[in-house]
This record gives sequence, C-alpha cells and structure tokens, in this order.
Amino acid sequence: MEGKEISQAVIRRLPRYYRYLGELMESGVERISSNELSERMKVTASQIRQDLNNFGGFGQQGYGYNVKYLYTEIAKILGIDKSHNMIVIGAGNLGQAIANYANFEKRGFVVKGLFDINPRLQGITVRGIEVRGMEEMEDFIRANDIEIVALTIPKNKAPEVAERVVACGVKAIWNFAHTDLNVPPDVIVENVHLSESLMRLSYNIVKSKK
Amino acid sequence: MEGKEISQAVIRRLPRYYRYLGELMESGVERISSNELSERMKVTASQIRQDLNNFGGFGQQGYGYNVKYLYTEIAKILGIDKSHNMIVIGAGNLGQAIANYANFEKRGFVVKGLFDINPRLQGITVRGIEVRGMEEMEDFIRANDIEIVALTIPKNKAPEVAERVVACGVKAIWNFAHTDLNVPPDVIVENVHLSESLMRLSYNIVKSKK
DNA sequence: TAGATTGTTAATCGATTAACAATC
DNA sequence: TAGATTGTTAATCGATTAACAATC
Repeated sequence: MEGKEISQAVIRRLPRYYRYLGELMESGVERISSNELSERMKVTASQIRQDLNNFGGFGQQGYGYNVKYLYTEIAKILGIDKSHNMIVIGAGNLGQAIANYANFEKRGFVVKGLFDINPRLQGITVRGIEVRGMEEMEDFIRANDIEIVALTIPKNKAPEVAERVVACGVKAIWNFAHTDLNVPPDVIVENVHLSESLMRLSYNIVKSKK
Repeated sequence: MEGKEISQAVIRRLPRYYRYLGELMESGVERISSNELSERMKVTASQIRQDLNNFGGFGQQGYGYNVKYLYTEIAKILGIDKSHNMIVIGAGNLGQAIANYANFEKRGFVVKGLFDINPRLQGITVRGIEVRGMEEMEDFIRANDIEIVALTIPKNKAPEVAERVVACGVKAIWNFAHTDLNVPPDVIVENVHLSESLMRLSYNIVKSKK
C-alpha cells in the first residue's frame, strides 16, 4: 500500500515549496541553496532539507538544489504531473469560481462537468461547460473517468450527495460544505471550510487588540 | 499586549468545536461530556479538555459542559460575538461568492463594499452591494470602519493592493491570492490558497494508489 | 584541493495523550 | 454519599531545529 508514512505537516508545506520554485524559475534562477530558500520563505533551512529528504536526495553537496529539477520532482510527488478529471457540484458563485480557475487546468485539474439541482441554472455555460441536472451525475462520473468531485453545495445537502458520489466509485472529494463528511476510509476528503478560516482571522484580530 | 500564548494548533480546532456545539444546540442537546464530544468529533477527550482549559474552566466535574454556555464562550474567544465590517476586493466569481455568504453576516461579518478594477463590473449589484472602482477604496475604508479586507484578485495585483489597504490602517487581510503577502508584523493575514488545497488532495490520491 | 552545502543523526522543543486527584 | 467527569499534572510522542560528517 505505501512506504514510510509522511506527516501531513510536510504535505502541507510541499505546495508552498512548489510555488516558490515556480517563481524562481520564472525569474530565471537556476540553482538555490536551502539557506537562501529558507530566507525567502521564512522557514528554517533545516526544515527544508528534512522535508525534501523524506522523498529522496534532490540536492547536491556544495551546489544546492537545481530549481527546475526540484520543481519537476515536487510536481511528481504531488501527483500534478498527470491530469485529474473533476466535476463541480453546485453551480453557484463558488462552484462557478472553481470551474473558472484556468489555473487549475494548467496544473492538470480538468473540470469536465458542472451540476446543480436548480433548473434555472441548468443549461447555462461556464467556461464552455454546461450546467447539468443532478440526475445525470452518476452516468457522467462513470462515462468521464471522474477522479475528483468538488462539493460547493449547502451543508444539509452535502452528506447525501457525498454518499451518491462515493457509491459511484469516486475516491476524492474536495469539500466546501460547512460540515464534516462521513466516508469510507479509502475515500479522501480535503476540506475547505471558509467560515472556519474567517473565524481564525477574527480570533487573531481580537487577540492582537488585547 | 497578551496573556500566555495559545498555539495555532488550538486555534485551528476552535471553530470546529463551535460548529459541533451549534449542531448539538440545534438538536436540543443541553449538556455534553468531553468523552461524548470526542466520539462525535473523532478527537481525544483529553485534547478537548486541554484545548478548552487554555481559556478557562467551562465545565463542571461530574456534569460535563453546558452546550449553550460553551457555545457562547467560544464565540467570545473567536471574537464573533461582535460584528466585523469587511470589504471584498475583486468582484469576480469568488469575490461575489464571498460577498454572498449570508452565513457570514449571521456570524457577524458584514460585507460593506465590493471593489473591482474592471469597469464593466462597476455598478452591478451583489446582495444589494454595488461594485465600486478601486479609486474609491481608501475613502470607503476610512468612512465605513472597515476591519477586514478580503482579497480575491490575481496574485500579481495582490501585493500592491495589500500595501494600499495597509497604508489605510487595515489590520486584517483575508487573502485568496496565490501568493504570500509581505505586511508589517501588526497586520494579520489569513491565507486561503485553494490551489494548495487541491494539490494536497492530489498528493493523497496518488499516495493511496501506491 | 578548499569551500560550500547537502543528507542525516542527535538534541530540543512543543503538542498530544494518559492518568488521576479534585470536586460537583 | 457514590458516581461521574472535569481540570491539571506527568508521560509520551512527534515535529522542528541544531550540528556535523559526508561529499560534490
């Protein structure tokens, strides 16, 4: 099933390394030391080296890391060297925003379909993707090799829809509903709870005033 | 300035406690033990008690916690017992989605204004909020006692706009741009990096296939 | 070769869990 | 009072940082 377990703390940092390396590439930097990267990213050089060495030795003593090589390797680790088919359920503003992110497609996330229960939204087109009714969902998932389902629907509908997509064999849910989903252990849920994020911000505001 | 420092790990969990307590209240539960809550939330009872005791003793031996009381107290800790004025910069789908969340207003986050550089969006109305041009931003922030600025704009514009709002005295930024913002130490930035979230999902998909 | 910087082991720090005395 | 469950201290676990030998 897997090798040695990598902590989620490390995983959480990987996309950020990836982003910085991408920016370095764009500005034409060819190599970088853990020390210089640590200054830019405001983390310790030790942490960078430890994190990367979870996946293998990407650097070279006396030289540092080759930016382009490391960028490519992290992409592989993150699985973004391959494309992932996705649908978005809930075609409200948030659903449309996600379907819209050209960015995602650049990184290999391809939004194949958009679904909504609201008949008034059905038929409209977002980035060339037609909004479909919920009754078409199961067939569409099977026919289009859908790997990821983004849920941008109200929390009360989310558990039921999650169950439906899981029953269809989907193993990854990107959950924007303000609720936790109960799924079998082999199904991955990545939560984006915007209201929780805002509350953390609020906490830090109040704290700073004290 | 502040009392003993509370770790961000604890802060990250507080909104989730709050959500569960809200649901318990809705289903008419009056009291709950750390043990029962731990089963529902799938965390240890020890962690719940430790977390809460960072802020004071909210429970009672032999009884547990009063749901409504604890809910209210956590609201106070999170600073959501008071209202916070907010503007959203970037009136694209994501910006509109955030302005739309009736939810936020219920929790005391009041979207007072919506701004965009695109003249075609200026004048349209989202939830009764007119989209304004960027040149009006500074005056609006000062006139409306704005505490939080949500940035739903492309990453290349974000640093410049962040600087402008900070220069206006704003101390809290809810950043959706795919970049880190450099702000003075007294300014709080809460990042929502959707693409990073999606990459973590992708990593976990790839890992589970191994 | 000498200098630089990694990969990796060891030390430290912090967070989580366990245990239990206090007490409602 | 007896039972339940907290608040809190102590033990464990894991993550971060420091140090340095290996090596390019």
